[in-house]
Formats: sequence, structure tokens, C-alpha cells
Amino acid sequence: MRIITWNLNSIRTRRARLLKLLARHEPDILCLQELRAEAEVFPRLDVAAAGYHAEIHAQAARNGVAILSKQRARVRRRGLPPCEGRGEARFLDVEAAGLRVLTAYVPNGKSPRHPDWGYKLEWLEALAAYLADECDPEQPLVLGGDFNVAPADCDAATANPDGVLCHPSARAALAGVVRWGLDDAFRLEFAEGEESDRNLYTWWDYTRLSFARNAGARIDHLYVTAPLRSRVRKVMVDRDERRQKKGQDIPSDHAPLVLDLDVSRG
Amino acid sequence: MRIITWNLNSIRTRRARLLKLLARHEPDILCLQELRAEAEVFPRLDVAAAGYHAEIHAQAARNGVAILSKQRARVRRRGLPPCEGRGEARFLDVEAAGLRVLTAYVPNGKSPRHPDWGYKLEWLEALAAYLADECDPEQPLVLGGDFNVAPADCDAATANPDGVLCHPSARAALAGVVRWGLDDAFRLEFAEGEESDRNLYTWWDYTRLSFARNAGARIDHLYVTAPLRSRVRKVMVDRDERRQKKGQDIPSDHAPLVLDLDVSRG
DNA sequence: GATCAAGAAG
DNA sequence: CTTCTTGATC
Repeated sequence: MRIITWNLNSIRTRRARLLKLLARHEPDILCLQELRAEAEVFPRLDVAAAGYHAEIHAQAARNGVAILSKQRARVRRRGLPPCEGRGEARFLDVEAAGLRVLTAYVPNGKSPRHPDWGYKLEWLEALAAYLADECDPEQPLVLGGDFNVAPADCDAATANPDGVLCHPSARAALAGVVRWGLDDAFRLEFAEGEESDRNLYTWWDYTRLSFARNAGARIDHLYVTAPLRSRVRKVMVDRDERRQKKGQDIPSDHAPLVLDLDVSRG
Repeated sequence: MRIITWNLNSIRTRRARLLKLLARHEPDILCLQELRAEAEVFPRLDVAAAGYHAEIHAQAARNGVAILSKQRARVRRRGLPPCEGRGEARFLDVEAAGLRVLTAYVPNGKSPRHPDWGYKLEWLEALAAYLADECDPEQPLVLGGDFNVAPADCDAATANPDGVLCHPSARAALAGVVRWGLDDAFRLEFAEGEESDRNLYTWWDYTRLSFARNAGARIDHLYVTAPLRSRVRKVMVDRDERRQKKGQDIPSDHAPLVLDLDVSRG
């Protein structure tokens, strides 16, 4: 089965690209982040016509996540405690296709010296607490999303330890999530330093020709629990989705991360 | 020869439609209004590749006119006196293809009770004065543009005498321009009441399904001087350009007005 | 550099 | 309803 996570950066602007992605990959599960529009804007009819159910947790203008699935999903949770006070839609937990599927849009943090930096760390701690309280590491579970953290120096073209993506405190907070009982599916297939530089980064800044220079970072991840560890068959970045063909519509700044699991019996 | 006037409502947004229009009609002259961007934004290269020269009179964000021609044009005037104080780009006068070609984007006026209503009337008076001072009604001349006036009640689906398009003062001011020595090319072909309701209006409000209901107005005009009067062969509205095909880009609220002149010798 | 929100304009 | 501006965010 195929599971994808993609920060599409506006469902309004990326509607056509979303439908093409569904047709191209036919994923069983698709986790989306940064819908940036109220739930009513989501193209439910087009997505249904493509054969997908959609569970949505959205707000106006900012954040917003969704999980699309061929089989209808059952929602377990919308939101995490640190989101509540700010009214932010950054987390969704469902059961779908015999799995627990969680998606997260981790706060960027703005800068390690900005007042919002603490919010990023608290948010990751709340995610770890949620897993501990509400999930079972012995059951099949996938956690996918935009974590706004490059776990290791080799996961970013410029691994600035003072930047939002590589700061030690953010890496430690993410490690606290993983420690509960997760494996980074990408790293199950590719050891650090053994990946191709064409199948590593998932995000490139819109400015300074970052995509052309491959000046990106691996900040979108798919994590799996132990029962799925040996089921990981393939992990790849759909770089082509990040490309802008001449005269075409503008891509998201993130590329989809695609995971194939072998769920045949035995 | 073919002469078109079109208020395209943003050169940025209508770039692809402009190029298709050139390919579809191959006009000798194309007058454009409401570029709504600085001159640098104009797609000179694409237009040149299509075989056209472009003379542009533009400003940032608002107004802006241009005259495209297969043969290079010679600019006679950019702007009219009432534009100067406000920095508005609403008028361009060139020689092209053996003709004098003027294009105008007449101020809307906002409402007959708005302080800007006087500006609309002054603007039309300045246009009449310009013709009297700078042009010769015995020479071949075409004046095309968005006049924001429906000359007669049959030129608007709802001919509200209190509205900006049908107010008697605006009609009188436009009549003052025509009186210099112009014929409304559309009315040379179709007498009042003898036109088809599918070849009359050039503008339809974006709201209230105006185009579907054909609730439009004939406010874009092509005027000709006496030497061209007997040369008018055909006048038609390219309604198809105003249509929005499902999933396609958004049209301008104006349709192009197309004039064919017979300029064969004798 | 691309997105969203207001507000102004047509 | 669609466009453009400015300012904020990522």
C-alpha cells in the first residue's frame, strides 16, 4: 500500500495539482498540510470523484491538515493541546485502511530567539505525550507530516545550527517523539550518507533558485511503528511535483514524500 | 484590414488570452485598455514572437493602454491633459498602417453624484478638444476604446438614466466627441434596434450571472472618420472571449470589438 | 517568492 | 466578482 505526505501550501492554489497527484500515485493514504483555507473550500466533490474520502481539520487562511483515503477513515482526534489556545489546525489522527494514521504540521518557530520558538518545542512535546497516552507502539501506525526539522546535518543543504530547521533543541524535541517507538521510514531504506541527493530533500525555499541549486532540506517525514518496520519497501520524494514547467502553475515549496508498504499476509 | 479594441482587465492575468486573441484574429491593429501594470510587465517578447509591435502607455496597478500593430507605429501622444494631474494612463495616439489610431480608456465616473463624475465629463471634453486641435476629420482615423458610456437606451440591458453608463450628461459629452466628425462603426452596420442581441454588448458585470443572462452594455466602441465610413465591412463582438469554460482561466469582463475595413484601392 | 487578508476600484 | 495594493507569514 502507498502512503504519501505533502505540504501542498494552499488547497485553493494547488487543487489541480492535488487531483493529478491522486491520479499519478493512486495512494491508499494521503496526508496533507497547509490547506490554508476553511474546510468548505476543500474540493470534496473532485476528490470523491477521484475515489477518495477526506477527513479535514482546517481553519481560515493558515495551517490546516487533511487525510485522504480510498476507504472511509474514522477520526480519532483533531488538534493537540498547544493548538487549542491559538485556534490552530495542525494535527489529525484517524484510523484508515487498517492502520492508525496521524498527520502533523509542526510550527516553524520563526527563529530560535523568537517568542514562538518555545511553542514549536512544546508542540513536539505534546505530540510525544499524545503518542504515549493515546497510541500503541506495537500496533501499525504511520505518522506523516511537515515537521519543520531536519533531523541530522546531512538532511539539509545548509545545516545552520542557529536556523529553525537544524537547531539542537528542535532536533531533541523531535527525537523525543521518535523515541516513543517510531522509525523514520526514509532512514530505514537509506542510511545517513547513503541516500541520493535527488531523493533526499522534501522542501526548497521559493527564493534564490533553491530548487535549481538543490538547496533544500528533509523536513517532511513518514514515521512507522515496529509492526511496519519490515514492511517498508520503498521511500521516494516526488521531486517532479516541485518542478515548475515553463508557463505552468506554481508548485508548492514542498515535494510529496511517498512510502510503499508491503501489507501482503505472512 | 482588421482593427480590434479590447479592455483586457490586467495584462498580467490575461497574457495567455491576449496571445490567443492575436493568433485567432490576426488583427492589423489591436487597442488595449486596463493593462493595470507598469510597462515593464507587458509581454513584449511574446507579442513580438506573434509578429506585433507594441506602443504602451502604462502606470502601476491602474488604467494603462496600448496599441499593437503588425507594422511599427509612430507615437503622436501619450495622455490627455485631465490625466496629467492624476498620473493616469488613459490615452494613446499613434500612426500605424497608414491610419491615425487613437485609444481611450474613459473614466468610469463612479456615480453621477460622486466627486469624480465631473472628471469623466472633463475627460470626454478634453478628448473632443484634442481631436479638434490635433486631428483632421478628412483623414483616415480610428478611435477605439472603453468609453464607459452606452450611447442609447438600446445599448444597455438596463438603461438606468441615473447610472454611470447611461447618464444624459455622459451621453452628451460623448456626443460632443462624435460631433467632431466620427461615425460609430457598429451603428454603420446595424441601425438602432436592428442589431442581434448576440452581437451588441461588449461588457458584462462579473456579478449576478450577467453574461449568462446577457445583461450587458455596449460601452466599447470603434469610431471612424469620413474617409473610412464606406470602408466598413463588418463589425462583430468576440463574445466567445468573454465565456468562461469550466476549469479555465477567468475572462476579462469585456469582450473584444472587431472591425474589418476594406482598404483595397479604388 | 508565494501565500493569505483587508480594502479600494470597476 | 475580479483585480490590484500593502503587510504578515513561511
